[in-house]
Amino acid sequence: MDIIAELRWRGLIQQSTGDANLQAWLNAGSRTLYCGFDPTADTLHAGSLLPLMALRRFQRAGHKPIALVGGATGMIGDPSGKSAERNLLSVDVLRRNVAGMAEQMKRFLDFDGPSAAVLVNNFDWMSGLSYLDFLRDVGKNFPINVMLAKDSVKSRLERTDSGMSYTEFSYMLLQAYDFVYLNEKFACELQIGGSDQWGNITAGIDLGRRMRGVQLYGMTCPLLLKSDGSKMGKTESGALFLSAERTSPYQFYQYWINVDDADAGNCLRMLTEISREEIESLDADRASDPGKRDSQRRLAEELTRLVHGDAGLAAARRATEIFFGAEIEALSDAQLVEIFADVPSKTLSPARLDGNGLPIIDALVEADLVKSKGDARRQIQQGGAYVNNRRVDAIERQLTRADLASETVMVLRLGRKRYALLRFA
RNA sequence: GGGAGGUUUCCCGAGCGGUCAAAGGGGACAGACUGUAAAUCUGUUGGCUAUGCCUUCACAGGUUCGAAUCCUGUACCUCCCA
Repeated sequence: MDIIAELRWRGLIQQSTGDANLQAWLNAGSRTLYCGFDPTADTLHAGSLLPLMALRRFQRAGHKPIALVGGATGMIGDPSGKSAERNLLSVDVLRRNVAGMAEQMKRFLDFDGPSAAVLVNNFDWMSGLSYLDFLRDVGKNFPINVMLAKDSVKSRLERTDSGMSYTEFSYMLLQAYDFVYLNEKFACELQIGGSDQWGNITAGIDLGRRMRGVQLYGMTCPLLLKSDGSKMGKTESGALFLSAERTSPYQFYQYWINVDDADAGNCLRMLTEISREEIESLDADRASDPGKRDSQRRLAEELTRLVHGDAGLAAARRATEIFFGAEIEALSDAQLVEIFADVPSKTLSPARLDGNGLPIIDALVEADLVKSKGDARRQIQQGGAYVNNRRVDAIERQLTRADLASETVMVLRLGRKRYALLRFA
């Protein structure tokens, strides 16, 4: 399989060194490549998906991927694409982040077999390096004028409102050294990354030539942007994470189901391994009958299965059916709690359902779906409140045991998709 | 140091001494439409024990029957002259 041709039709190549050479070189045998990931959180996020999938594609094409987590570089902070100096992360936080991310990478790469992937942490070789040795062996090979010409540095120096510390300025030396180290240790010859990594990658290539006289290669992927220019993978509440604790399988699935028509094709190409034939057929379907949203459904399925497994996908689908389905009744507590795992819940005394029952207005306030009783009143009057997916038609409505969807749980909903559970136990 | 102006409800911004919980816009929320979309249209957007009551217009005082609106002081911001 010609990996470059594959990457090209998927639109995954932004820039690469020695285009013609690279293709022949990759097709000539099994090569080792690496991609670095910043340990800025204890989990990977949607933005990491694209380079991670790229590593996976290379692996499937018979090459050996190295996933590097930047335990050392994360202590410094990559200035690329940042408009201001970053806050330093503490060592403890970094250690936890590195461990969390490493665990998730196992889902994407195969660590056994002839093209077994390797997971490394640059803290392992950076931490022992002495400052003097580093300056003599590495720093000597970096002409300041070249460093100043890098976009990541230039743009920051041009800004009058924020400068750049020596620490961040030095960042590219560290990443460059990573490349050379991996070359020495694992015969790694190619580095890939997001387009903002171009400067760091070429710095590594230069260093390899100067220090060891080796020919290294680099390639960058475009950033995955939405048609309106904003970044893919951002939600109202922050980033879309790959850990089920931070972003549940249901939320993850929903994000991709809701992708704009205009962005669906790009996502399918860049993030999934769906074949060219199928993607082109989905493109055609989307153009002729956008309402079916087959592309989004396929995208969500594919990515949810990859990130959360078959069980995660099944849970996400089950929750989707209920959330966007008909009335909720005759379910068990266990079923409801599992399906609504994401939804905030509140436990109240069962006694509140006795007598006249619990006024719907109070129930909405208790569930934190509204911020005041006045707000609750307005929502009900406008037809925006639901109990067990059945619209509440009167503000005087009293909830009793008859309104329980299962033994002890009641499902409240506000608007199209804001849910909350009330448990009476 | 001298002078001018500003500080309004989530944001911007209007606001005659009474009819101001405060125009208008944005945002947000809900409804209709729809594809769990976009666009559009409609409604809502301080709280409550609710035909009324309470708390809000930088902060503290004062004038007045009555103040977001007038006066005094304090804080912060902007601008002009040194």
